[in-house]
Amino acid sequence: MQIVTWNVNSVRQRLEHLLAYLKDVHPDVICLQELKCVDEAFPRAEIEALGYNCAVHGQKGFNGVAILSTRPFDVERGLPGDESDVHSRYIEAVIPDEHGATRVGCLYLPNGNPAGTEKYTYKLAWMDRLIRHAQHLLTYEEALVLTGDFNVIPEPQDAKDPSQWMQDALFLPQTRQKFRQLLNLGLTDALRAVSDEAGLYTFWDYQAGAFQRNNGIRIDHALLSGQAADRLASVCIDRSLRAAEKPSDHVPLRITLN
DNA sequence: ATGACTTGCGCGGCAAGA
Repeated sequence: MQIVTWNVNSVRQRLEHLLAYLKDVHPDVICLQELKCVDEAFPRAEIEALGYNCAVHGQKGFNGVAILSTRPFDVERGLPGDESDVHSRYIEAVIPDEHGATRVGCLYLPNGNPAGTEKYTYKLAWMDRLIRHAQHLLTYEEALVLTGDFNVIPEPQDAKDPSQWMQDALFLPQTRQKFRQLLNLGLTDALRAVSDEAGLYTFWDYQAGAFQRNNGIRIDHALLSGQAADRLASVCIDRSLRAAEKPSDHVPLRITLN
């Protein structure tokens, strides 16, 4: 079973790339972030024509997440814990498979910049809610994959130039501490389960030739419960997509579970 | 030292991203 996460930075701008990816790779499940459109504007027909079921949690202008799956599934929209939060940043699916089911949480964690503002407060509060929700989901003792754009650089080796990120909401000690809290619930960072290499990134800024200089960061992640980690066969960053015409600034992260 | 892209909204430059 292949499960992908990809921040597409506007699903309508990236539709041709997305359709080509679905045709080429044909993942069982793909989690999308930064749709930047409302549900009604999501290109559902084109995606369904390739054999995918779509669950969309959109928002006008920014944010927006979706889960696409070849198999039909049950879905929940929104991250529990704050009724007043109107950002569309979380959607969750239970996908039946040969092991019973795999639960997939697709998330777009707030950026949080600039630090020292209400934006950073919101990020930390959102991370606390994610920790609480993960804690709850882990009590089910089933295969769980929490995947998406975490906007967290976990360790110095996850950035080409860590010194450039010291004051950034993606790399501040409090941000990394909360990410470790999440891992310490018993989740496995899929990429780090298969490789300790430096230089493995999922995002490169559009500016100043960042991709050409491999000036990237690893901020898109897949975190696995024990039941999912036991089935982990491989992890791949599809970095060639960053070299396409009009690319997203993120590339897909793809895991395979037996 | 600074600015450097891209997108949505909507038609003029911002906000937001990371």
